[in-house]
Amino acid sequence: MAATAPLSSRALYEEVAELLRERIFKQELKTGSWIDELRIAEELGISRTPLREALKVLAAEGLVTMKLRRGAYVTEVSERDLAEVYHLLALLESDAASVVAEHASATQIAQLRALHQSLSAAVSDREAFFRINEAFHRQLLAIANNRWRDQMVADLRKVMKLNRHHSLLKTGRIEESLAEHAAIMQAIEQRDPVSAAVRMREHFQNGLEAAA
Amino acid sequence: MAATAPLSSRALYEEVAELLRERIFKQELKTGSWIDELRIAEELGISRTPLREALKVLAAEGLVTMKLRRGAYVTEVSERDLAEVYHLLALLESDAASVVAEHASATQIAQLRALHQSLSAAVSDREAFFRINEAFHRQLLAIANNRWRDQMVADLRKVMKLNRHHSLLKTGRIEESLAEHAAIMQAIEQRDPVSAAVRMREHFQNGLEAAA
DNA sequence: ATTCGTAATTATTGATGCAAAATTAAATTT
DNA sequence: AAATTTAATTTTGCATCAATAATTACGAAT
Repeated sequence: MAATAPLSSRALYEEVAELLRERIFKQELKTGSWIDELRIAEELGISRTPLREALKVLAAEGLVTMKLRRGAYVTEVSERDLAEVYHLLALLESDAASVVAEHASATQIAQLRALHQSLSAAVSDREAFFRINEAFHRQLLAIANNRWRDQMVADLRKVMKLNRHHSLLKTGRIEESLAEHAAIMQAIEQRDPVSAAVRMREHFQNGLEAAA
Repeated sequence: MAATAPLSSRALYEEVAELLRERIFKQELKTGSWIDELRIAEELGISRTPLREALKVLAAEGLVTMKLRRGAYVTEVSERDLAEVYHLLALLESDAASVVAEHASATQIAQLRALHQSLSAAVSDREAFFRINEAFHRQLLAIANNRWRDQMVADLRKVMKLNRHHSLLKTGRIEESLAEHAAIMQAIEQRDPVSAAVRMREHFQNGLEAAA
């Protein structure tokens, strides 16, 4: 036996949607290119029906664009699109930071502090730093506890990943990034929603890498 | 001839999705209820294939929830969900107001002012006031010019409409609402992004009707 | 030689059919 | 009589099939 076969855990169209996302993010399906239903269905050993359903889901997420009677194309994201999406991500996460500063329990803040300390300890390991950084942002959103925002952030992140420069962290910004995180943590621990939002926004503004 | 028949302008699954949205908003498909594929397909005189594709799109929008091997259900939105969605709408529109105050051209601001004056003239006509109010918010978003935000706002508004109390305007708040709009307009004309965002946020906070 | 028109090929879109799974109802046993 | 198990019905989910529309290539005419 090769890989795990969770054939019945999710519907096939969801499995296919997830697989297509991966392929799009890995640029195996190139930006702007046409998606050959027949070819992919054959390759996956499935029929075109669940594939078509998956494509509609991806279209609703903005990853692919359906053209009438022309099929599905991997959405092209311009630099302008990236800037727009990044702006919204900054807005949503800033608001999340604000909400957390105002409403989080002491336990939840302790969780965030623990993550922040792990982050501090990982300055020398770029890989680990990136991973813990992501966990911190995830945890912040989880505490802010707004499932609609979570969905939107998830979708926007997917769009960001369409671009080959999808790292939200510029190289050589580890130290600066950590300092910004410290400022955010401080604002949260001081229960200062406005400051938390401002610090998070600054963090995003600094984190945006140079244009392509 | 009766109505226009744009049968080939959009794909069938999109037509069906739009029709299902209408039925959900009109409570013809009740919140939490199961959606009978066979019945609806027969009723519309179509096959299940485009209907199922439409249901997946609606699921991605959050209007319906797909349960594995159990079919589609109209999403139940709790009071908490409504509050969360409303919070995000306020956030996104506040940011849009801020962007408009900072970047709009004189011509665009003149357009907004014209709409605002129409609004002032419609205080006695509740129906017209509601319509122009919507146009104002639409125009503001259009000027802010961020297609991803537009998409998100559109989706969130759909979710708001799932609730029977979906009017964003409390009865008897016409005058207050107008005054708030005036404050927003003033901030925009003064090119004050921070004030524009704050005024818009206040406008939303006041506009939220009493809980069910 | 270039352009316009027509025909053929190719791929999407919508319909139908079949199998697996879940729920409901009925029957048997304790 | 109640509970558990089994059978039957209902419905999802996937595959195959047919038809429509679009693109491309080829041919003829100007």
